[in-house]
Amino acid sequence: MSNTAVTAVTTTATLPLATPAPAYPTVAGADRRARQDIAGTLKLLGDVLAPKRRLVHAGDVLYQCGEQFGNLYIVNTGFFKIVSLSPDGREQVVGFKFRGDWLGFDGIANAQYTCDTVAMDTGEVWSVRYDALIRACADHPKLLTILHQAMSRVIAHDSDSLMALCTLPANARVADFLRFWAESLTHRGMRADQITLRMTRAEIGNYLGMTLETVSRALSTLARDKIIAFASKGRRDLSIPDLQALSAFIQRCLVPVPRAS
Amino acid sequence: MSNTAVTAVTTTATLPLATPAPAYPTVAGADRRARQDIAGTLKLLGDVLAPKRRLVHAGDVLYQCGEQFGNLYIVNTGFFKIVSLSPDGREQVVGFKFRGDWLGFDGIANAQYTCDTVAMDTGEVWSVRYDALIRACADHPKLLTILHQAMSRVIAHDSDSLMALCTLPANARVADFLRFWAESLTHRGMRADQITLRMTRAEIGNYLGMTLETVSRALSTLARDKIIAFASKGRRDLSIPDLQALSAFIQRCLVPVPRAS
DNA sequence: CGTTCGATTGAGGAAGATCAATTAATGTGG
DNA sequence: CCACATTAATTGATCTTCCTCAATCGAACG
Repeated sequence: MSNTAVTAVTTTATLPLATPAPAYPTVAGADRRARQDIAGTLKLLGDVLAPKRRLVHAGDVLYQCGEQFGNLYIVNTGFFKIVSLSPDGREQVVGFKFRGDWLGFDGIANAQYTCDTVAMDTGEVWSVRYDALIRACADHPKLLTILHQAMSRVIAHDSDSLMALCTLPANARVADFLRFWAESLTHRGMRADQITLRMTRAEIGNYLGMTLETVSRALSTLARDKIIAFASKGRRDLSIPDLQALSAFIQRCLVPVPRAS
Repeated sequence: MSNTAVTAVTTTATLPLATPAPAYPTVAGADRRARQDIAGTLKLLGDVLAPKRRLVHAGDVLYQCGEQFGNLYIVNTGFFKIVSLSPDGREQVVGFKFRGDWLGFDGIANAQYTCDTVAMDTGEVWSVRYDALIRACADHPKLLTILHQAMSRVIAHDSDSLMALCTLPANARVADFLRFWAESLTHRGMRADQITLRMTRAEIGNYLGMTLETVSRALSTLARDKIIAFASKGRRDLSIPDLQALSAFIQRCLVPVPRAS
């Protein structure tokens, strides 16, 4: 029920992709986001730019707020959180990133990064000098297309986040977070029915604008309703048997009174 | 009190600008955002691309969600709201745009726009074909820099919005909205002490994740505290005598208990 | 095996939403 | 130009959601 755009329904991107996109199964709740060919993008980047590969471990800081901008990063493996800090000390998780995501766009505007980026797991990022990337784009127009699509995707997703934050109650926001997560995994060709939350309830809550207790309660509710199931040991691993059901749950949150006759 | 970044304090952008930025006065609460030379940007665009100039009136829809992407727009004059629509009918104002702002970035990723853009006033936008712009960038590297800075600025601002939404109470959020507004005007070389809200309380509330009643109450509180003042007739025109006081108000909202001895 | 950190769950309170009434501004037709 | 209709804004009273505070439990780790 909660899928596709309002007017047009063409889901095939018409802009050129690095390589032909493989035929993904059309998942329930699939949105307007296009399939990105991450492997192709990484290959092109690797061939053209010889990016510096950097291994990171949980807790490593890739770059910090205020640091001079120079590199963009592409996540090959691993998992990152982006944290924004206000002058008065407030902390805000503004994103979670993984395979195929770009890091550092925020730094271009003012020649310094405006966020901290922290690894939450062992992984590998590729770093490219921004100026080198731009030079390379002259010879490889596809690179520029990829870059712009990546930036555009961030901008479009930020709008979606704002919508979720402003229009969904807490339970639905957590559900929507999981839904987006699962969809992202699918788009990247990873398993989406079995996911491991690499972040704490506090981090999820911060990102979603609620307390950790509310996140916990929402997850408990979802588990009670059989929308999700926690794996045997630990509550960081969960399975989503049916994405449709997850979307339905979100919709149900929006109509508090089920219109009892 | 609420200014500059955490670590580094260099506010001068090191990336090349279209033309030398004029020396703006350092306003209280000035943030990490760089000065943009809007006049210079518009001149360059006009010279290089001969953009199509389009006159709009209040209510005109510049482009719609789902429409095929092709153009980027730059606001010359006037005022726009960006509205995102969810499949189930929720509506979310995701931004307000004016002179110097770019429109349509969200459309690049998937070759279709993901938002509606609606004029709220008479104005003029310049439209450029995205592919033509990219071609022109080959000869005019400055153009690409300007484009990337504009996209980056959107991304950085989205983070700031998320932070405000998640960490500030309603009153402070409204105050922060006004502060950002005034700052934007200053950066564009316009008067910031006397501003006209071109949108309704409902639109502000939607954008800030609260009801119109809460917006109204927040503005009343700000007026009672002499942080703002409504112009003689109508409650759409207001003046901000002291931006410092506005920032201080936001801070005060964050420390509910003034630590009485 | 105890310590620590993260997660869960419950009880009470507060910020903001909802509902409702009133007032102010804007527009319209006579 | 005025009466009337319409839309936006204000303000108050109540109600709901979610936050805060607190206790308990489970897992991981030294």
